[in-house]
Amino acid sequence: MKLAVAMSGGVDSSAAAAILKEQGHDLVGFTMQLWNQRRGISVDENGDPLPSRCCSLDDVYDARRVAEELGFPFYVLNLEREFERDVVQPFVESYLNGETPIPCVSCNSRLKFASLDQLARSLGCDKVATGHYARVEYDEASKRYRLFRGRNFQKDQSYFLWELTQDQLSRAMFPLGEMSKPEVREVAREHSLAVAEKSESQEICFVPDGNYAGFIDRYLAAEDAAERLPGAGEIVDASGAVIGHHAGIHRYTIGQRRGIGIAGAEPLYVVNIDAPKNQVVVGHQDDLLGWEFTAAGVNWVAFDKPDGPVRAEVRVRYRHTPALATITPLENNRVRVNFDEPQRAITPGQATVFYRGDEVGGGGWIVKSSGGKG
RNA sequence: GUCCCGUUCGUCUAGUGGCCUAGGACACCGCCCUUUCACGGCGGCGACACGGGUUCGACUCCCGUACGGGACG
Repeated sequence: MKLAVAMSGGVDSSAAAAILKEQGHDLVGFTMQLWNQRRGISVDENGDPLPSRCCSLDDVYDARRVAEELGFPFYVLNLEREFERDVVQPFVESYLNGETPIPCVSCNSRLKFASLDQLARSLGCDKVATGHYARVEYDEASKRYRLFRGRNFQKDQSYFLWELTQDQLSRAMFPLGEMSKPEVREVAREHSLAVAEKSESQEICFVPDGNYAGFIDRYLAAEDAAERLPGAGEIVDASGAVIGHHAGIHRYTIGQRRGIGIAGAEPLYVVNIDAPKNQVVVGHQDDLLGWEFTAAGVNWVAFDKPDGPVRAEVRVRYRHTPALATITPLENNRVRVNFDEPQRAITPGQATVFYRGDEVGGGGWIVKSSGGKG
């Protein structure tokens, strides 16, 4: 089979390529150029470009080198325009609205398995392979492509793939789905890949230093929209009493503890972010528990939209332990999720994924939550 | 402007002569964890208001100096 391999220059996608090569597939490697660091947005305090994960010259170099080592053609795809439109802008808007975005989901559904796949198609590739720890299989009985968690639950990345459609899943291949991280690294070593000992990626790829607030500052400035930057505001408690001040709501997410700067008998956590009032509401651990929330933009993976409520294990964040809940379909691709037991820090902007065992039933975007048992 | 009380890490405090090279919580910083943001785990920074005494020995006792509460002025 002729396959496109999305290569980040990291260990995982490199090992995935090695495995597919070993299986005898005809490969074409692609690295997506997603963000131009020379725009002066992803820079350090000296204005120098930060070392990045996805788009740095070093990583492109590594990916190219692996392709050479394994012996298959390699291309760099410039998807900066698409990435900014489909990932970066929504990311910034989300923060301005007091939400907490997770850009990796749409990077998969709108870049890797969309723009990249489109080009791969034009080059005659049958599928697109990535280094995700997840599994996909075609089920004859239901005539559907089913998505599963990676066999190794510790590294499972199915959470980031819930938005893939049946068509996209039909073109997806995850060679690492059955493997553990040590096994993957061992594969890289066996093939003497230069990236075998490379460290794990971290942070948002276009904000490599983790200072996403600084990124937003610079992005808005570069867009000539500095006036949209969230300004200083009040930190209030549940009663509305002002107990401190913050330097912009985009610096906070629900459930966050560090960075509030208020000393007390017990640690304080961000309980809510009120964008219209420019306020950060804080409280104690118990105040973070929520029984339910609404999700929008729901994508059902395991089956078509159900007629009535379904039971599933639901995640509200990556690495959140799935919790039993009842999911009730609503109008406009929305659902209501009611947990059996309250969950911590359900946060608008984050993704929710529904599991049935190790299978992904579907997912959506969290749009609002409430603490009451409604 | 007479007489009382109080003054410990950034914050809230433990401490009643040797167990204090001053303990804790929260905050802050760092590391780990992690293809989001967080949570979490581990570690770190950090104080006896000041000056004299008394004691073998003072954060702890005494005396003053500097700032905070009490119906003569």
